[in-house]
Amino acid sequence: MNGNDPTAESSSLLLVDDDPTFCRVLAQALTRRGFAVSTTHTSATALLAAQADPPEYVVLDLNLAGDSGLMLIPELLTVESAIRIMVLTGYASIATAVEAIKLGAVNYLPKPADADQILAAFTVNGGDPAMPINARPLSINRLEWEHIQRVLHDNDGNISVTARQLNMHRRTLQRKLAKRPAQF
Amino acid sequence: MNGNDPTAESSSLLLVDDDPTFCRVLAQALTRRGFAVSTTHTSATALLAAQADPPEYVVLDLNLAGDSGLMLIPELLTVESAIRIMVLTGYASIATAVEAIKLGAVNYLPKPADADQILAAFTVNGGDPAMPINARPLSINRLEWEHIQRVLHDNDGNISVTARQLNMHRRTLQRKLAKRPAQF
DNA sequence: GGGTGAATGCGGCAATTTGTCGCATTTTCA
DNA sequence: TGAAAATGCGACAAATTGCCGCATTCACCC
Repeated sequence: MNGNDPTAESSSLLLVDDDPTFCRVLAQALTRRGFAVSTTHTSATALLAAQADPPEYVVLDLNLAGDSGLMLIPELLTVESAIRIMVLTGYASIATAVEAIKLGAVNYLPKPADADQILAAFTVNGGDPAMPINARPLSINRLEWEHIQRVLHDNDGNISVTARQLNMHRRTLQRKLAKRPAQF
Repeated sequence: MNGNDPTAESSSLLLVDDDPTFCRVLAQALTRRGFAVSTTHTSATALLAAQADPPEYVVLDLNLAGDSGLMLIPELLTVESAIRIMVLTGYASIATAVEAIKLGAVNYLPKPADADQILAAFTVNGGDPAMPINARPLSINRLEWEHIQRVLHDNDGNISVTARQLNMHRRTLQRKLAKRPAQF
């Protein structure tokens, strides 16, 4: 359970990320912390890798917003229900976080997240009693982002319909979506 | 099976919220949609009410409750595991959303959310019997306005503090407030 | 296959909004 | 009463949004 223990056998960890650079950097960091890391860049190959040799942990990066990546979670768990899956995304929102957990992920982190944060998020136990509520309200931008994500999801990712429902210009929605991952 | 059908038996719904005003408004809206709504304002009374007569649904607002609010989820589920619990909060975060789902909530919504959104959030993912599903999402502007009003109220009308919390310029907040002579 | 309507991505430009600074009051509180 | 904070507001620059248009792409149906 602890990758830092040099006497322990390495825990196997499958890293799924379509960005080769980020993938390599993170893989290196995780390897240095004692994990046996393998990487894939697509959902399909990730599933194949898991079927061939089920890992203990999976770090699943959803670079592309949408549920296509999320659906990999139940598929992996079908292969081996003991896999502990961690979702990592640049397009983090409460709605997709809820989705991911319902589908069986053990945690969900917004990017950027470093290796230490990822490992820490693996060790949180369900039912942690001391969970301090963030005493600060969401910023206007954050709230807007959450709302957009939720409505967009309800409309199956249809930008035009979402813009109409939100009473905003389609062009504006496009721009907001494009700009978000860049913004912290 | 449909909350709009007056001949159908009403679904029971327990609303837990420490803000009497918000509680009353939401209770009314849910009643109008065909639910048998009861309300409590504390975790303790909520648990007692559930023990006395387990509802089908719970809407749990943890605006001020802190961690004890989240822990009400497993306590309710211990009483009756079939209760469908929905968490609603003005201080939403991904971390608490993840926690709430792990503890057994069926969904998690940031405030402001109207009755339609809350009901829609109950229906996702879980083979729930039909509910009124006309949910038209709030426009960005209305969402923003309600959020501002809530935070402003929490800060006793202090514009400077509110602007800082909302991560927006005080001048901008002033202008937004000035532009709504009559909300209602 | 061809036709049709909707959705998408994006450049450009005007209109609107927001960020920023400054300053004179007013309010709060010790 | 004195200091710190909050407020209201003008002015101007910076950023965002609304609103075109257009070329593809996609889904669906005849």
